Amino acid sequence: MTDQPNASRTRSDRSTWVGVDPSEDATRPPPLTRPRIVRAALRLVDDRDLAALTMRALATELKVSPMALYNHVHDKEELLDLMLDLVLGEVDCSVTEGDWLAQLRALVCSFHQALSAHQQLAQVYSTRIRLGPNGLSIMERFVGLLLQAGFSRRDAADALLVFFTFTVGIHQMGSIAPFPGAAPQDEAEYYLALPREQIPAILAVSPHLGGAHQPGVFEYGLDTLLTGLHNKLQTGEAQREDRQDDTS
Amino acid sequence: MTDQPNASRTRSDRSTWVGVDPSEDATRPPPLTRPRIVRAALRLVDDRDLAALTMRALATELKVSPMALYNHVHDKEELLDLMLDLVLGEVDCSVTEGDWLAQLRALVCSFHQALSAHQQLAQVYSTRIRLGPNGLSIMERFVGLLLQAGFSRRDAADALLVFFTFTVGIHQMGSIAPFPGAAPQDEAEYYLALPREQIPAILAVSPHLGGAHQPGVFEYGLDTLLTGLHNKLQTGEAQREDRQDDTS
DNA sequence: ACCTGAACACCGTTCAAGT
DNA sequence: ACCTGAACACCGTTCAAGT
Repeated sequence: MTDQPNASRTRSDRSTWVGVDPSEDATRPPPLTRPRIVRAALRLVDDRDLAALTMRALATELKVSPMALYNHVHDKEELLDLMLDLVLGEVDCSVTEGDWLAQLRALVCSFHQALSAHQQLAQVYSTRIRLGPNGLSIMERFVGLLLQAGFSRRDAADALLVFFTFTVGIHQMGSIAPFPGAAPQDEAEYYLALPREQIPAILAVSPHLGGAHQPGVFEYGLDTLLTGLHNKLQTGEAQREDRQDDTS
Repeated sequence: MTDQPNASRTRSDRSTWVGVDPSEDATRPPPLTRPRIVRAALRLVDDRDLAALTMRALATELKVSPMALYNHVHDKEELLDLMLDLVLGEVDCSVTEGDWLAQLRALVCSFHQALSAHQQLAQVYSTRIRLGPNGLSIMERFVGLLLQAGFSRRDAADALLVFFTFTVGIHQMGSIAPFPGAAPQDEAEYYLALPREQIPAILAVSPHLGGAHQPGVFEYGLDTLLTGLHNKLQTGEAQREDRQDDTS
């Protein structure tokens, strides 16, 4: 279910040709193309780790010399950009049911789900952002909804960054438990430098601190943000227009 | 102003001793200690880059062999943990003026400012989180405020993750402009794969898209989240208690 | 106990050479 | 045009040796 729409195309291509040209059984290497490289990289990250994505490892996965990749991809950076945009292609930007709040929620949820299907990839955003065509489409949809709802251009821009930042952040924090309860014992002296009496609130809450991937966390934050936006619009606070940053 | 409280201690120590022991002029190496390593590492990241923080580079900065560091620090990971906790020591957890909303805002703002003083470091959170004593104190304060305000334990835990995720995310996105307007020209074909007619909203908003570090962005998001929390509490939606995740 | 030099197993990427 | 092998300039970290 997490596969790309055409992830199985090369596979079916091969099966179509099976038996037609018996001179090369299953050892014929499929041609090395940009999409094939990107899909293999994505599979590698999903199956293993973001750290496991190495130009060398990717090359051996594709049964090719490491340098062959550089004929189709300029950089490892560009490869990561392509991977991200491929994933963002799964986001549905065309929900038009309900009011602007419902549509906004649907859009952000779809973005969230696309990232959920490829957990590790969200970490790429932490270093830099490069928006490809699919990323731009999502952004256009988001901003368009806010402008149409009546937010000022300034507020729409800020809200975009806030929602984007939050959603991506949820995935980056995901593999992490902020509470050291499950921490390895030998580091206990470090994490439990504070005596238990000093962290009563944390201890009271600890059974609910399962990390940002826990089922309801994203929805809770999204709901809080949407409620806040709705409130701002109704109280007329959504009209800031120019940024006052030339006073510094 | 971004210095640690005792960042200049070693310096003043040396100036105190100048002339007292003339046998070793300015070439006497100060003893290699854990705090000295952590401060040097932080300085290196602030002055240059997170990528510039290399055990080897740090060692030469301290005029020492790379392996000498491993006598005081187990790992590069542990070094990063120590750096983060040092920075979090600057967060003020003792503001008690105003209602819970004002106190919560003050706490998160202080956290935000501590991270702002060391921009690059926030990226460390993207891979994993290890909370040291200072991190735990902030967390305790945050959760305590919410519980006292009347939120359920479940909601307090989720809100913690949401605010944490958002604030850290703002810094990770910081150096990045999601709008490709300032992108290098030779990659234009990639970023402008969509014709201008298809992204009217983005273009309308583009002068306000300066990246997440822009002055008002964090405040806008924080305000939106706080408004949302306030609303939830008033409408009695802050009472979810158990997590329904065993139905999956 | 603390520091060092040499070495290991990795990286991304360049370059000259092959076809 | 596309692929390859060898090589370069790096990493974090281990290990045996020094003091």
